[in-house]
Amino acid sequence: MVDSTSSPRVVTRFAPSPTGYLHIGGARTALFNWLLAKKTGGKFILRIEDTDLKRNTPTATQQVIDDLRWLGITWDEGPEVDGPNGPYFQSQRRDIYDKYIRKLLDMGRAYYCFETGEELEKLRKQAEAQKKGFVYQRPAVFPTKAEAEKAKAEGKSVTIRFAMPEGTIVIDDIVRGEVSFNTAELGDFIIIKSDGFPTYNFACVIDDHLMGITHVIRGQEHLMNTPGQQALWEALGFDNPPKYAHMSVTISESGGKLSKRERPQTLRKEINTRIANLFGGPKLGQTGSSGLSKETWLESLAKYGKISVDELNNFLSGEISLDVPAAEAIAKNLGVELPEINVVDFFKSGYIPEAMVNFLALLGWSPGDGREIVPLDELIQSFDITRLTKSNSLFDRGKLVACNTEHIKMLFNSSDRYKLIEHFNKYLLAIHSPIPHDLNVVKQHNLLLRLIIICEGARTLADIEHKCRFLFIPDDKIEYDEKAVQKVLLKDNGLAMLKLVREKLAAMPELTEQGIEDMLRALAEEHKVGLGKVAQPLRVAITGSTISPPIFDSVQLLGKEKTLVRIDNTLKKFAGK
RNA sequence: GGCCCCAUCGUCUAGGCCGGUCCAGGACACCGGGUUUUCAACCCGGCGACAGGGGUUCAAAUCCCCUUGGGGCUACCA
Repeated sequence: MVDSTSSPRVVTRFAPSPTGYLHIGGARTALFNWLLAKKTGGKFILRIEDTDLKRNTPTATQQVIDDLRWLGITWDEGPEVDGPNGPYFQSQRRDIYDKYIRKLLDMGRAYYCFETGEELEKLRKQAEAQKKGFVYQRPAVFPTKAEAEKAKAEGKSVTIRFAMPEGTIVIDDIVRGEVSFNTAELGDFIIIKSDGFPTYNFACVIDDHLMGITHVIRGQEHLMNTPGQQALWEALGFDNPPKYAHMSVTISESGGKLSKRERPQTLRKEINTRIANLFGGPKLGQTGSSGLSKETWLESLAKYGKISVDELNNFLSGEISLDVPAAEAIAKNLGVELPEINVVDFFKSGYIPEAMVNFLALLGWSPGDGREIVPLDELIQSFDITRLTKSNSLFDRGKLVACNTEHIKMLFNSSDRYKLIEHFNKYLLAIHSPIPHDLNVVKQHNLLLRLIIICEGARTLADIEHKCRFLFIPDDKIEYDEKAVQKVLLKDNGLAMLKLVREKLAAMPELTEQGIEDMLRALAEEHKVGLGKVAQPLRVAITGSTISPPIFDSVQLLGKEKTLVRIDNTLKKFAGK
């Protein structure tokens, strides 16, 4: 437990590298750091670690910012929020790093290296062949500055390494206790790359020191970086090392660490399976059962993804990965569900941020008193860094769904009900739903509220959308579910009953839920059947499926005219079948 | 391969640091039943775990060691 009265103010940070959308694991890391700051009345800084030019993408920072804000994780300092510790982009802090590099060089705690990446790779391979761990051999004499400048002028690769001290380094970790490392097995690591940018392990130490970070909560994948960083901390004479807490990692349902690669991997697997099923093998030019040749099929897929057939083939053989929009476009056209990995994926699947945050917090942490559905303010209240779990946890989507169901219910019943409407509206906008969405229009605001009400018990916003979209598509665009037609319309005189319902409905001057209910119940009574026998054919007629909000609301919302048109269409379409 | 971490129901976890109150509690999932105009929601009931082996001790899920299993790292990525 962090004592906020006697210790200096807590400062935590989240330091993503801008390589794309915010990953769900990153969101969890951000959340825990944020919770600690909030709980202790401390400060939370957002810092962008953009020191890898090759991996940065121009839109990533904005994406990460949007995702954090959607989750409700706000920062006291960082991009768009100025403060005393800026700049918050590492690429803008290079003069700062230079200063410390010179210091290390002067002290003889860092030295120039001239090996190229390929040469190092070769050494690594050799070590592997001998079944040994690769450790960089420190030269007996460090190259001079003049030599480095000469090498650079000649276009050679010049990097700078930190000279690790000899001996054992002990990390006192909040979640793992004392962990010790033998520095001889770690070796000297690169702190300045040949492009002049600092590496993560270096920039991170300087910035954490300068920004006064007191606690670093991060994934276990960083545990092996810690001795190096701690050694750097000491070498530079910084006297304010942060406390580290290395959390358990989130494991995906398919095994390893939850990774962005899972989405394209799922797509690859799915396409390859389909190729095997459709064309019987990976041979080209065969003709599948659909009469389509494999080549044309692949061509059409490539077109969906706006990529070349060659690219697609290379992707399928595992040689290259696919960028997100391409993978998503192809998956969509194929009807393949890609696993949600990024925060935005969950948004688009209809999860609400309140549920995401709750679920994430319970992955590797628990309040300890058995509470499972915990609103954000209570999460902050109960947060205790010492209760972080040691063992890895599996990302269970089923539990997320349950959590989402509860939070939708809870938000709906709270005084913040408008938030739920806002979430729903934002969701509709994002997925281009035919359901009208513009909260500035009072009528639409009320409509969305009504839809939420009649879908009580919905698990996700997507559930509500699926159930209600039939109301807003053209009457002639209803897609009939084959099973529903068979079971409800063509059996047990479903169509005959539908005809009777049509007559009664047509005779009603005005459609109210109560009126519709009375009418349907009377009809069921009259024919000595359950309400289902009357309601289901009607449901299939107006929605095309057996799933919809309560039938009385559904009809009332659709309106008399459209209901009658859809019944007539249905009657006509399936007459005599 | 090397280094490091972890190990309670299918899953997330409580308990473990301070050994007896734990023949291990909750939640999700699953199964059975109920409610019901569909789906969902809801109600009731059930199944279900201390990885294995050695110690220490009057006593071990709890402490120690080994084995096994899982995970992480092993980059001029973060």
